[in-house]
This record gives sequence, structure tokens and C-alpha cells, in this order.
Amino acid sequence: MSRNNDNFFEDVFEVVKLIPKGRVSSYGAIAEYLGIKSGARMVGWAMNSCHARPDVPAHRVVNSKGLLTGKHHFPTPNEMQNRLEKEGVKVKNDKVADFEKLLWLPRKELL
DNA sequence: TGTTTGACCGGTC
DNA sequence: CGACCGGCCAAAC
Repeated sequence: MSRNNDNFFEDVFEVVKLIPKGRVSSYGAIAEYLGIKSGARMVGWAMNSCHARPDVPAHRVVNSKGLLTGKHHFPTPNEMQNRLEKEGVKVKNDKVADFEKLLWLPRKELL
């Protein structure tokens, strides 16, 4: 991905956009890929602006435990889970099933 | 300029 | 298992 973006958000969005359909990623993984180790907060915060980025599948981004922590920030909490299941990702009790399998690590996949 | 707050993370109690 | 703490970095107030 290109780091020509001066905006911190853009970098996050770039990675999130690269998440394949039917897969999920975690804030920590993205943060680490971007170089900010414990900057998972920044990722989450950056995602706060994702409402203006329809290209950014925020629903594919969950926390390290696979929990849909960000669902409360969607227009409707139901939408995040609904979208995931629509893409083939099964969600159980607000958490991603087989999270470890579906977890998409940019550092590993794009290496 | 300093404090508060986050869609987090890991560890501890 | 739930609550708390420190860390990390950036924006909002």
C-alpha cells in the first residue's frame, strides 16, 4: 500500500479496504502492520471517520477476540453482524465464528 | 497548553 | 468473570 497519504486515517482505510470478502481483521493487526504497535486505539478512532468511507468495510474489523465491539457505532448494531453473515462470516453472540481462521493478517497475506 | 477520550490490548487482582 | 490499570497515539475541547 502507499504511504503517500499524510492522513493517518487513509493508511488505516487502505488496509481495511484490502480485507478480502468473507474475512475479518483486528484493530491490533492493522495497527501493527502500520507500524504502531499498541496503536490499536488509533485504528479504532480512525474508523470513527469510516462513516464517510463507504469503501471501508468496518464491519470486517473486530477486536483481537473477534468480538464485534464496533457494532454500536453502526447505523444499527444489527447491520454489522448482518453484513458479516451476508459475506459468509458467521457471527455468534456478537463474536466471529472461527475468528482465528478468518482472521486476515496484512503482514502475513501481503508479505 | 493541558486534560479528556477513544470501535484497543495485555496483564493483574 | 468482571473491574481496573498502564500504554500507545492522535483529535477534540
